[in-house]
Amino acid sequence: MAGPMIDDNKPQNFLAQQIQQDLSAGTLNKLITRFPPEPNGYLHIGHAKSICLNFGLAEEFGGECNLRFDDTNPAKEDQEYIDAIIADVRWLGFNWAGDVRYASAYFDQLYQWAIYLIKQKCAYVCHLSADEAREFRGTLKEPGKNSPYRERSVEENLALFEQMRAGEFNEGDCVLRAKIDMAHGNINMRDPILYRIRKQSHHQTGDKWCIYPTYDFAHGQEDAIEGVTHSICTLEFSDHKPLYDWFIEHLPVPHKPVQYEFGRLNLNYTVTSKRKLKQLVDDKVVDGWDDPRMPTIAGLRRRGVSPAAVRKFCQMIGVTRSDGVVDVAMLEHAIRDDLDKNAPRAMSVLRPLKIILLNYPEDKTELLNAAGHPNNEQLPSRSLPFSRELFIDAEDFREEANKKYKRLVLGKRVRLRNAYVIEAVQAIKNAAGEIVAVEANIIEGTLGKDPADGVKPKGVIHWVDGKEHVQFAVRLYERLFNDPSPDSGDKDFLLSINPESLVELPVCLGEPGLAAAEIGQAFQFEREGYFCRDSRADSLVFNRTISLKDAQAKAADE
RNA sequence: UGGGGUGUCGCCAAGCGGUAAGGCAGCAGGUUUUGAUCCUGCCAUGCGUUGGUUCGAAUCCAGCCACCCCAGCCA
Repeated sequence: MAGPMIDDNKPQNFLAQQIQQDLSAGTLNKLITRFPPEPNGYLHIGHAKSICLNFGLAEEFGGECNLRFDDTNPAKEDQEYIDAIIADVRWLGFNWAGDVRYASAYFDQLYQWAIYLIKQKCAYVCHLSADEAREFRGTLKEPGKNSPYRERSVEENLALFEQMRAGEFNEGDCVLRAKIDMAHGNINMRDPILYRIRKQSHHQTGDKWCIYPTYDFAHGQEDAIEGVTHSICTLEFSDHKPLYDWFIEHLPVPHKPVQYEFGRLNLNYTVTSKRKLKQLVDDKVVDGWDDPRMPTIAGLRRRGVSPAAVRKFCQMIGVTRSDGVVDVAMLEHAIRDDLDKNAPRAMSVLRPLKIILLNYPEDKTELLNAAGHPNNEQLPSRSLPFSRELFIDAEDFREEANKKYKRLVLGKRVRLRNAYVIEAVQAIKNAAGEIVAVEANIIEGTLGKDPADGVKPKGVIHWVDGKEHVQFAVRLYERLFNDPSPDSGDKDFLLSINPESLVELPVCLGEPGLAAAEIGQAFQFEREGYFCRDSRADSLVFNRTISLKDAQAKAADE
């Protein structure tokens, strides 16, 4: 499938405008962007915004987008995350230019550039401890002080840096710093650290290095090496831009990229901080990184959300420099909109209640035809067995009810979807007084027609044949948090977990065709919601992706 | 007088000096063998605030207010 097409000829956002302008001005020949995750966790919906932005811009303007792992800190990274991230980006429907890139592939060049800065008297080896360095850095309002190691000779710095590289120091003994301005208003410019010692093997470079460049010393140079023209990141990196530019100016780089920032995605009722997502997994609040309640790409996928829905959502929310909180209802809308158009319909009874059709022959089974989709004839129609005993949902029957209740009531009529109109006669109860079955009669001649006597049924309910059906478990998922901003402040976000975010219904009955559902395949269980076959369970299990929009319906019917 | 950024409907967001797009949510109707979908209508004399410039300001200027980010050898 092709990637998302942007059909509007007008630029979508301020970055598209900037690029348009650069193209028209002739200062830009070919747009190159990049998506640069650190492989230290799973991608989530916030990353999807960045992915759609970077790859989308490249598509829109005939450019290219690289996938680059910003793997400068081996202590936090793992191959597991690299594999997952690659799969997620691919799943979202994007193709990167050439091979996957790694910052670690540029370690030699970065090292040479560090030496270059030392020779330019622009960098020095500093032996201040981390605590001392913090003190010397000053505060937000007070300037810092120069390090006592700041004025070392080029030769001494060169020798010391070589010793760092050769592993002759311990972690924390010293770092390489840029010599900029300890009184700068921007703290990032107060002699930032370029290299630190990490005696760790790296998932890509093994034990070749024991010094690793910091984000600041690496990122802009990575962009320069790859010919990235527009380096797009989130707002919190705005303060790093002067430093980004400082390196580009002071180093003999082959190309000068420009950094632009946009506001990261915040979603209400959702947490996206890596630390908190990890805690949910580690504390087993959820069933792994791909739990359908997680806002991770893997979670959305397992939940049954399509890549197109995620892209649609990202297009809906726009890209600006303001930081707001997007209503999760927008994501839900994008998900429903996509599923409504594409998911084949099926009937499934979640809480089975037996119906006995008194006036229907014991040994008869007829096959009724049902459309695959109400307004998409491309989807194949279904054949539904119908016989004397059926199941409906327990919530679709009441002995008595008010006028708003549009389902089966004693003495009243209801339409069985794709089948006959029936009229309830009597409720059969057990010793405890619980309804165990309902006796009813079908109204003859109501297949595809209204009752001849003019008494129309008030509503339509779904059903499943008593003999020919498949049985499976269903997991009903809802929002993981009850609090609209579980991520804010210093409250314990675990306290706002929705205890009903997962409800398992072990015995559900579905129409026969559901037995052939493929892993991950989506359906609309009519009147219930969108479901997809779970990708992990061995047995037949359906996850609810999202309920149907339910105006003033079921809850308000008392 | 640390530095940087943002303020347009409940939420997201167009707007780029010519008189407030659109989407989500909500409300009111219509169609419907899914209380779904679909369709129609309603929903900012107002653009953080106060002044100024202008024939004309959400758009330009100045002051003020609010909120966000920055003091990792994380990214």
